[in-house]
Amino acid sequence: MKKLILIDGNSIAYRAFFALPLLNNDKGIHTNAVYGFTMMLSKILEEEKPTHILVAFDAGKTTFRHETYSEYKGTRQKTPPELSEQFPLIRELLDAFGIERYELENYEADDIIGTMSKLAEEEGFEVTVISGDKDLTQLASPKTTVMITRKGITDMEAYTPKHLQEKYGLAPKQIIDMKGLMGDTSDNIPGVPGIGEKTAVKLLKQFPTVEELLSHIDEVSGKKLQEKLEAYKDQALMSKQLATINRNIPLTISIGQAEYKHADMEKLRRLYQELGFKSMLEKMGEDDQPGEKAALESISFSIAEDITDGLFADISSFYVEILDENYHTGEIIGFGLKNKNGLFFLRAEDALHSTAFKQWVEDDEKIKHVYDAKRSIVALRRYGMELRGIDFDLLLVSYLLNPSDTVEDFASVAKTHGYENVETDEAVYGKGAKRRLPEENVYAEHIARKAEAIAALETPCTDALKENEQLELFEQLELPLSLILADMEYTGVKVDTNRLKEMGEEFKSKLHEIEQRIYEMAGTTFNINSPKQLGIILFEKLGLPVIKKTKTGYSTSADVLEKLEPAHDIVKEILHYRQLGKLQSTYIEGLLKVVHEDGKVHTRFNQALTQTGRLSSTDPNLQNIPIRLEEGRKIRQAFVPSEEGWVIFSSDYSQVELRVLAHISGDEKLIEAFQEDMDIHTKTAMEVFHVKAEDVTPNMRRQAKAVNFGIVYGISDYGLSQNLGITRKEAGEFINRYFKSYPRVKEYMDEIVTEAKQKGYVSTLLKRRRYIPEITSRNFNLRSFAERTAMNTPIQGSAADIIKKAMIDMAKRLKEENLKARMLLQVHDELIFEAPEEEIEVLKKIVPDVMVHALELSVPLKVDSAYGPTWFDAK
DNA sequence: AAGATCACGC
DNA sequence: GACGTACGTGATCTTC
Repeated sequence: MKKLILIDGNSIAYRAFFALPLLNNDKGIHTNAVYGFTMMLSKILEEEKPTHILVAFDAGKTTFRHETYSEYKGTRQKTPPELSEQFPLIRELLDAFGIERYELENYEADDIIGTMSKLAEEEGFEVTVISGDKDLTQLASPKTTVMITRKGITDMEAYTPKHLQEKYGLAPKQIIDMKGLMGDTSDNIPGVPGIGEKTAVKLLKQFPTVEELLSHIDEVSGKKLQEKLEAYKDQALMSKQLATINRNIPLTISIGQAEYKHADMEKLRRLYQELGFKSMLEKMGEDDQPGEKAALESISFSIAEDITDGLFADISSFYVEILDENYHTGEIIGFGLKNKNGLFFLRAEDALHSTAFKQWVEDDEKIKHVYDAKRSIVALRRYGMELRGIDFDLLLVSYLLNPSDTVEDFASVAKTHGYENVETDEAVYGKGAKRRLPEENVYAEHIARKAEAIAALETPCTDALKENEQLELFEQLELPLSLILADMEYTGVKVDTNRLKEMGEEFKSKLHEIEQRIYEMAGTTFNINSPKQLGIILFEKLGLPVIKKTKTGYSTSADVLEKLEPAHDIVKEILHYRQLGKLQSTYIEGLLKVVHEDGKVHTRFNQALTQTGRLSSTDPNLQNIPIRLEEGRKIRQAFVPSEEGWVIFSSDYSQVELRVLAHISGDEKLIEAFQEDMDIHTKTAMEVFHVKAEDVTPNMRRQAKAVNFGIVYGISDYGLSQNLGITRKEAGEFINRYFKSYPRVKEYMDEIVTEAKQKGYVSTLLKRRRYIPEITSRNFNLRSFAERTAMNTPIQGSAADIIKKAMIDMAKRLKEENLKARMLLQVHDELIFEAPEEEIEVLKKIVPDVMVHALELSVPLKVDSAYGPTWFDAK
């Protein structure tokens, strides 16, 4: 399919200029219009993948339209010099991109685009027109889509004939009739005075064109309107003529000349450098051809027909492919293997039945370099093999080098390290409903490429770790943790499904009762789960005051409903309905759905996702099981030991983040508070409100707690104000008083922001990094967010380091002490075990002991433990 | 299929 | 010249 993109150069340059702040490069040249143009181009090339592209510009000051009407565009302000000076740069940019540009004396860009699109349509092209000027929509047709910028530069609305019909009830051609009637102040087209968009559209629905309308003025309703039309007949016709794009101008360029030749990368790089477009330079590192993917270099690999000892070696890169996201159930597709003997693909059915393979897999002397150790270990264990000897994990290493690099798939991870010779999983297997296994030779090659990539990246990534002083973090923390997490996941947590079902029945009948009461109070039935429908009932039918709006309508969130509680009895019922509905759908039904045949849930801890170093948990998420409200907390009764006579044992850190803060800030008062094991919220209340311990009211403590909470999670004054239901100003004052109370904390906050600006990243106690590029942003909100991130990440991340270290020590200790107890879960500051009852006394000693001594800080760590027959009882 | 809204945990 | 406010997972509804 041939595809032509036609861009209205002047219009886009104007849009970009006014949409963006007046950016400067280091030489003081204004670059905002060029930057906007660049963003628009790279987005459009990527999304539309055109075969042909042309940017049209207006030429000179006067056009044929001025012959008709000398005041055409007469009210236009002169182009600001800050913009004019950027046009040569835009031309340079287009040349570097390999994009044809064109202008023609006496005509406007519109006419070039109109004529070009007509010719292209005749030659069977699909055409996309891009402009900031709605006039261009008159060119829309089944073959031509007109994209008009909505706000900014890259947000565009696509106008098709159908879309125009829906929006105005007009055909594309009638846009010019509309203009003829209503005029256009920006182009100084007069139209008919007193007729605006609404009247114009109404009239054109009755008579399709201006001409038709003018010959039937007597049939128009309204005497005044008739008079106006009569009086400005000629002006209407002339206006229409002015608004009409000339689609037959004498072009001196052919469509063939507009073929997209792809960018001259060197030229583009130099230009970006000159203009100071850092983000664009970064992006260029990622893909060589904007909008076009280069084909992969060919590789040579073989499918191992016989799995013999001869395939294996002492050091290999090894990739285990499982198509399903969930490796607890997904089938292994095959293996990629790269070593001194060559590059191989091993079929799953061959390898998994081979003793040579099993021996190699289980031999911890045979070094393996892998991607996602935990996934590989768990999957192989299900086939009766213990994967040993891993000393490099590309996924984990990439995550440590930069946690924002591992959000996507293998290919993107490889790419961030400069290795591009591997397809994305999506390209090979498809996504969503279309995800399936292609022919063997296709996936065999893909899997082999992954093994090759691991081999290619092992040395440079390890070097980078050393460079960052993170090798120890990887070797002593994340990699060993990965093996422990594999055990925890594989072990799973026993679920009492009968208890869950019982609770489900209870919730079901309660929900039904509440539902009936709500319908009765509302006077109608509706979907209570639909915020839209609920909004209509509450705010329109019952006339409750609107407190907050969302993008799409009324907000019905809990904090809004809580404010409405006194206004109507229905609100209380709705809140309760929401609460129970959540428990029912997420925790009862959701949990039952993911219970395996062994009666257990096997979560997956994502170890390479969060930007702070915390773990996350999916399928099911066992890190957000209810606890706050009694009704929900009962869900925990369904989590039980997997063996008769065992119990659930749980230990959690007390205020670990604030202790970390005391340690890294060195604030005397905070350190003292923890050394004396004071209630930290009460202490904060005493400091902030300048009162004695006995004079701290529950409300003061609550507010102090919210401030502590805010410090730990890096929320803004806005966030705190929402939390406490106070104004932003008041929240800001609280924060200031907090900083006055703990002056070293304030100093730490200032220093860490400065450090982040200097280095571009912040670090945790164990040298985990988080890069924060937005810290230098000129955008206030982005920068503020970045600053809070800089302040918060070392706190939360160090706390994550501590519990991870504790888990490693704990696993070792359990082994040393020959205990049967098993670690099951980690919930950020809490470790959960199952153990024989007779081990409880030992655990009560050693678990807190290990956790408290995971890392030595200048304040003591504190751990609380509990146990019982279910997770609920371990409180 | 993707986005928005809401709610749960830390 | 608007931005959008701790993070993460998941359910449901709605729109494309």
